[in-house]
Amino acid sequence: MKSPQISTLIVAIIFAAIAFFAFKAQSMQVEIAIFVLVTSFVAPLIGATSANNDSTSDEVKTLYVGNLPYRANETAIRELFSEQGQVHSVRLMKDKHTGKRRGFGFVEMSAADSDKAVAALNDTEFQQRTLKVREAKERPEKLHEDD
DNA sequence: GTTGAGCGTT
Repeated sequence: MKSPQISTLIVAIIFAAIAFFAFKAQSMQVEIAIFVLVTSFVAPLIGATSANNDSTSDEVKTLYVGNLPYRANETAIRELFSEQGQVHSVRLMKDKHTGKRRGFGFVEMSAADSDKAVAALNDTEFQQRTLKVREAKERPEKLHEDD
């Protein structure tokens, strides 16, 4: 994982070796072609999954947002918290049966930005309602699907 | 269509 390029190179060499015997080494150009094709196709795949260190590698903390107005949308909450930092995701909890909003949700932000967001948005007015922004509790562990 | 303390689903 630390060396996706080397992994790609190894895979390419293996494919080149297979191509070498498959084509009985009659054509070096074929072998080179396989090598180039493999490196061209595999490199982006590994790079897309491994080299994900762009700007999302920060610590993400989940914020509990309560006392939300029922008419509030996730977009408005996202934009509100986006003013304090990078918002990863916003999830307004809804009733499973009726599907109507329950008036609270969770916002995932970077750790530093989330702390600033809590201090900046807690007990503040949002659409004529006083928001309650707190650090969310840990989620319950994965429920055993079959047991 | 309603209500008002709270901590949750792929």
